[in-house]
Amino acid sequence: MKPRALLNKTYALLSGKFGPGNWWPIVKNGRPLYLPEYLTRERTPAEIFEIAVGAILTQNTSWGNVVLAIDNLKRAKVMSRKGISDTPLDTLAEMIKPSGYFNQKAKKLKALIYYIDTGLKGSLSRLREFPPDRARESLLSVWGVGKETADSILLYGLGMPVFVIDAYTRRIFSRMGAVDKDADYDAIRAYFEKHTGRDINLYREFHALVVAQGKDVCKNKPLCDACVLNKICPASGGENR
DNA sequence: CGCCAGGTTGTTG
DNA sequence: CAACAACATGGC
Repeated sequence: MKPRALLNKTYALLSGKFGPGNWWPIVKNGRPLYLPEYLTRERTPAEIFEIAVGAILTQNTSWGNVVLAIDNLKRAKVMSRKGISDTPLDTLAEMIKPSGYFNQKAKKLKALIYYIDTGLKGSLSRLREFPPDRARESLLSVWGVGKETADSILLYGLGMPVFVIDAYTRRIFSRMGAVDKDADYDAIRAYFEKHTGRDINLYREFHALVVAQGKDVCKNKPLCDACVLNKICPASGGENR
């Protein structure tokens, strides 16, 4: 199957099964909120900040654990540039403990704050003053911010057209025969950006669908019988079945 | 109990 | 430059 047809079909099938994801969630009263308005309005500076914090905390970590950590920060009034800045490293680490790797991630959050203060004059919104590729390279200069984290901030926070790739994307689309199983991050990203329309909300929804599919169906041990892609996926017994 | 989460960095051959 | 180790909690 040609790339454009494969991606279009895959999106349609996953969308039909899972529906809208309305990413990136904001945590309120200990629960993540997924609102349709996130796809139709610009994110506030406070939301962009929370997305950046969440993107760091969720590195190799389940979202449920991240919600616990974010809730701790919010209840302590620490979910802000100043809040994290004013909180001692050890205290911060204690607050984000549920998200795992807490010592390392506390340092990453501090590095993010240092970057916002010294490089962005106090707000991630300043990244809007750069073209996407420049904003990306700026974020990547921060210790603890890698490609997926940077791209999540750009796509979901700032509304820039970068496709987010993660471990699920690689697993699903290598099983589909679309990408090489050890293709590098930017090669997979280029594949998606080249063969889909340059549409922010498509990028957002597509990535959310990939995560849902990866979690529920296309697991380490795939549940091909329950998979809506099984007719077009070689791994389920071949294309056409 | 074992496995695995919406990765990134540092070290080693 | 690729492979591998370190980082760590919580849910199923």
